[in-house]
Amino acid sequence: MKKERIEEIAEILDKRGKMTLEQLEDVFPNVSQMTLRRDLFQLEEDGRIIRIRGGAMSVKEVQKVSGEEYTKKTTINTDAKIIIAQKAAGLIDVNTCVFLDGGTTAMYLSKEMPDIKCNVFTNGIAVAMELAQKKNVNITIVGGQLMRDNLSTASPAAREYFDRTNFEIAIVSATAFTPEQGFSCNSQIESELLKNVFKKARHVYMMLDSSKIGKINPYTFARLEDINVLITDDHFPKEYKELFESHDIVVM
Amino acid sequence: MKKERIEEIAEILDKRGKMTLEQLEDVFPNVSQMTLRRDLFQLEEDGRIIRIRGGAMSVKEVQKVSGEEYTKKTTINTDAKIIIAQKAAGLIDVNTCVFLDGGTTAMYLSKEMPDIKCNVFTNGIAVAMELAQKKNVNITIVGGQLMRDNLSTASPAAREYFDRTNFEIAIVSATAFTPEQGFSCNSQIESELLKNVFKKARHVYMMLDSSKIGKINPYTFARLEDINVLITDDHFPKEYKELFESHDIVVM
DNA sequence: ACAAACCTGTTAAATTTTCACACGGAGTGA
DNA sequence: TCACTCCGTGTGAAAATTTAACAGGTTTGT
Repeated sequence: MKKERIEEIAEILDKRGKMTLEQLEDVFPNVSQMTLRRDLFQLEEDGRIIRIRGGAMSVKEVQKVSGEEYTKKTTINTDAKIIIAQKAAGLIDVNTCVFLDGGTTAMYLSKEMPDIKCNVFTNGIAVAMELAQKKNVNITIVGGQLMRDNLSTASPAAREYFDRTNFEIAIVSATAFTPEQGFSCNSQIESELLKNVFKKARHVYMMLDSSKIGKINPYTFARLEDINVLITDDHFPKEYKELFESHDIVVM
Repeated sequence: MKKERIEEIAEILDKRGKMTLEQLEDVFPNVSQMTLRRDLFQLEEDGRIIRIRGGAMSVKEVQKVSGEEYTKKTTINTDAKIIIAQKAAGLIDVNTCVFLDGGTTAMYLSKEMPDIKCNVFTNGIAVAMELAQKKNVNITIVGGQLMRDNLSTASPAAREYFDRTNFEIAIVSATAFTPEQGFSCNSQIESELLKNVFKKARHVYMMLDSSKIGKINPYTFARLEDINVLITDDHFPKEYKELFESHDIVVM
């Protein structure tokens, strides 16, 4: 029925933020493109979404203060992130204790995450807010100074905080990777924080979409020997896969 | 010059909300459509606008539309809260160190707050996100477990955190007040947190809209002798004003 | 049962966007 | 000064998307 379909479209859009008509056609294979178009038109009239060339985006997405989320040029990159997020979401079990960083990939992960009873620690307030919608997830925020650009916190005090805390798994993402420099990011305090997280985490899962390969950022926070699992997309180069596996890292 | 033109486009778009390429061509007759297109593309990358079919719209426009919707929910007491928030905002000076709680009144306060160089500590992530829009405010989040209902954090660990921190002023709000029970709230951990804040704060400002008077909540976190200033609305009863002033509290 | 209103799919036309290439000026180093 | 590159710009055709119009089917109300 029309009404339910429209409602579902709105929900998906709120979740993913942005979708192309092609993607929507994949979700609704039994209706024509024109019908979906008309649905989007109506949702736009209701003020719930904004139609953009090729698809639509959720109004809520625009509200996000972060200012980054909705400016993704290519849908390719966000698709990769969603795929990675979905893979990572499947790794979270009931009653596990997880650390999540505050990056955009973690943001997608928190959207895709199942609403199960578990403990999540994070330094990203956008991630925390997203997770707050899940009823069963117990959220703890690592305090500290707020960085305006990525809405995550970091502070020396967090270190002491971690002394009393253990994680089953830490799921983090890097903004750059080379075999020589390892995984790196743009913020020194964030890199320090992540190093402390790794000390207390039983398993470290790294999310890395293939576009990050070969790039270098100022602050290295992990090397190959520090991580246990690499979660990536389908375009991950074979030679890198072999490199990771030769370091006993599971690539998925 | 390119930069100035882009800036001007952004300004016009912020003003008008939405414009077509045709309209933009009228404003900038001496450049080609393609150039304007490229300008819009860059503005989109910067997250300042959203390109829609035929033109572009300002991000602020979207935020405005949905922002009004957000505040529509509670209309009765919001007027009082905004008045209180404006009074409180005027009390924050350059270079002061302030603690803000995570309540809705603090939310309004953070919206009304001037964008001046100062330090704000808070346990509310919604408050932190709102403040993140101010460029000059240095924000620190008190970590801890996230309470889903009011999006604020609290934890025993916060206490140690406060040991190293001093506040010029603490601006907090209560959800209930009686002369006998003092100021009370609904969360035990939050009440503990606030008690610790009061220990380290030089001045305590209490925001209390008049509808809260005579109500009692489970956890008392402050009494009359604990606060220095009371910020309230115009409907505050005279006898209560006298009561507060007899305890050397400034009522404003 | 009939008409009206509504929802949907299909096509072609209209519009917009993207892409690729070329031009000219500003700055740089030999 | 002479190449040389980089950056911003303009042009036109190609690609993609949106719109519009029509027709068939379903539901709804009388």
